[in-house]
Amino acid sequence: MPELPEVETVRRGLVPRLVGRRIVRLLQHRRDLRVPLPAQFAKKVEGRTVRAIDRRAKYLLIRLEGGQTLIAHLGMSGRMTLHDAASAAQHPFDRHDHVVFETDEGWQVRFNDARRFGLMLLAADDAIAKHKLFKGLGPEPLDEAFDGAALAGRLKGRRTPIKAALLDQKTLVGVGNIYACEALFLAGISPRRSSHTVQGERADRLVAAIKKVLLRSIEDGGSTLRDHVQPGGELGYFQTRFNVYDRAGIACPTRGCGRSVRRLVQSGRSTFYCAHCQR
DNA sequence: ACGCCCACCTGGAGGC
DNA sequence: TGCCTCCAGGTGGGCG
Repeated sequence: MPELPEVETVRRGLVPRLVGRRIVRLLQHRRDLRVPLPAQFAKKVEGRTVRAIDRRAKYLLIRLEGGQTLIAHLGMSGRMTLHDAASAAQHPFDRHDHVVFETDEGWQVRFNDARRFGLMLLAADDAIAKHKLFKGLGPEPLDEAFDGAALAGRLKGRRTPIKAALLDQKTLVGVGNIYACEALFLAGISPRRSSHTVQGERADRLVAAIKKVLLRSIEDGGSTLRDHVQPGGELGYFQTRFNVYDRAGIACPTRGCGRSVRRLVQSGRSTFYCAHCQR
């Protein structure tokens, strides 16, 4: 589920229910996530008020009063669901609702993660920048400063296929398997192209495509937040129309192309692309 | 240093 | 129905 747009949508969905609210109770149904929950986790969080919720890469940063930040990552299968008191009463806990926050307004935020590749931990605010998880992360793709030249500089000298470089969070953050495929399609660049050849105008096109697919998906996520409170209160889940992702064998959407989308495996992940439109 | 492979874990889909 | 295999939107450790 979660690449940058989904994490950003979760963030925006949590803000109105958490920021300025006090967490009165924290339940831990399972502690063995990818990284085990911190010792004394509940004790350290209960009674704290949430100051703000930020995002860095695919991490949520829940800023607590008192100088601590709760770092959350959704992994592959992590979700957040929101329930008011009535909804919570109607929806018994799922077996993968590992962590539950309850606020002073009576709302619940449930962190559900079937595969347990996600994590939650605490760090002092001033330790975040130096934190192991954040060391070496590349630039945020939606920052103004991230342009074709910035990407080209990070690809210089690299022999790995461009698709693999986009998935590498040291190149840039937030792009995962879906948006890597979609951005390369929009830019007309083959996923197999050697990274160091993505320079100049080609890098400009790729950055424009990355920003476009991410922004469009954030917009789609925003409309799910406004339009329907989904049964079960799930945040950040929305189906965008993909051009190529998971569409192997289906016609390439480019007008007049007529070829079908192909699937190949690169560093263990599925890539979807049009061999005719992407060079 | 770099690039690739695998493991981590559970569940859903499809084949037989 | 059941059992098997494959696949899944992320990350980091270990290898050559």
